[in-house]
Amino acid sequence: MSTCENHKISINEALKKAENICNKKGVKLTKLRQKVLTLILRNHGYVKAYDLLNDLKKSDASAKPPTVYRSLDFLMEHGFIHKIQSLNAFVGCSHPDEHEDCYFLICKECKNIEECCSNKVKKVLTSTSGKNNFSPNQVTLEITGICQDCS
Amino acid sequence: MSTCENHKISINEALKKAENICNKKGVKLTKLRQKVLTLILRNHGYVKAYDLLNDLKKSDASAKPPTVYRSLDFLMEHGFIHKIQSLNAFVGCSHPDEHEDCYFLICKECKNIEECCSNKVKKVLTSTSGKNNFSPNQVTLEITGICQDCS
DNA sequence: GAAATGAATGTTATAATATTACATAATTAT
DNA sequence: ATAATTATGTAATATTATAACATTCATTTC
Repeated sequence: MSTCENHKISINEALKKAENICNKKGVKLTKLRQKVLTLILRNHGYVKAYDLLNDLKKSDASAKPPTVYRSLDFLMEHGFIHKIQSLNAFVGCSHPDEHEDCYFLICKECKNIEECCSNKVKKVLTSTSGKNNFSPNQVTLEITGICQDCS
Repeated sequence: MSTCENHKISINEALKKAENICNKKGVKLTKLRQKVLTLILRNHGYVKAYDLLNDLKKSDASAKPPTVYRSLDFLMEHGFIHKIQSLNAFVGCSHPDEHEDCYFLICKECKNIEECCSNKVKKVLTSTSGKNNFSPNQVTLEITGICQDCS
């Protein structure tokens, strides 16, 4: 795991990156969306939607579920965060817009989630699903286990 | 997709198989669990827990969420069904107890789900997560797209 | 710069998914 | 038979997510 100091830097970097990508795409990273993204990035592990909602309420008492879910949808749509389906939770993306079909190593000990991508994995998935004459569209690959630090 | 006739046969086969596995393990495939398993297998695609609950209620008005979820837990624990995390839904297993770490091809057109397993996929996943010094424990791999019949 | 448009957010309500906790019944072991 | 265990019944509630409609805000057009 990265230290908090490193982590802080990467939050700023991630925000800038997101800002740039939004500008290019002609969409807006509003204050609210920035805030939600920051709250997610600030966490080392994953974040649940309603925890996020509670965080938001601290600064804006009127926050409600759609407040959160709309921002989450936006952030996912543009690749700034990912949903972890097996946890109903969300993680910041470590490299938005650089690739698709990444996968996640989820440590059940420390709850940390590492986002990975590997050409090999992608190739194998494409070729095996191709053998089934299946046109893949979206891949959910989540591996739960014990990370290096916890073993 | 298999025809309904074929499908019926495989329901019986699947039930027998489950029965045998339970006997070997010394656990019980009770009437309720059989019924839930049958309801899942009867479906060509995936099944949602509350649809299942509604089906159960037709023959047993007192069925409640725990009725369903407990059976689902049992059936999952012993590999007779799988949960599709990206859909919050359940599918019957086409070959219980023969392997782990299978994956799913989910057609968003016809809603059919094909369960697959491939040594290649498994190897790649093990080796890539191994490179990260990660000890994998459970793999969720769900590929959404368009199946042969629908393309 | 006022009006029109579209995008984003506010607000209320509710749907969909899942679990906890405790009671009762059924089965198995002693 | 009794105790222990496993399975099911039941009520309540927690968790996750969306729909529908109102309002505000930003941008464009005139």
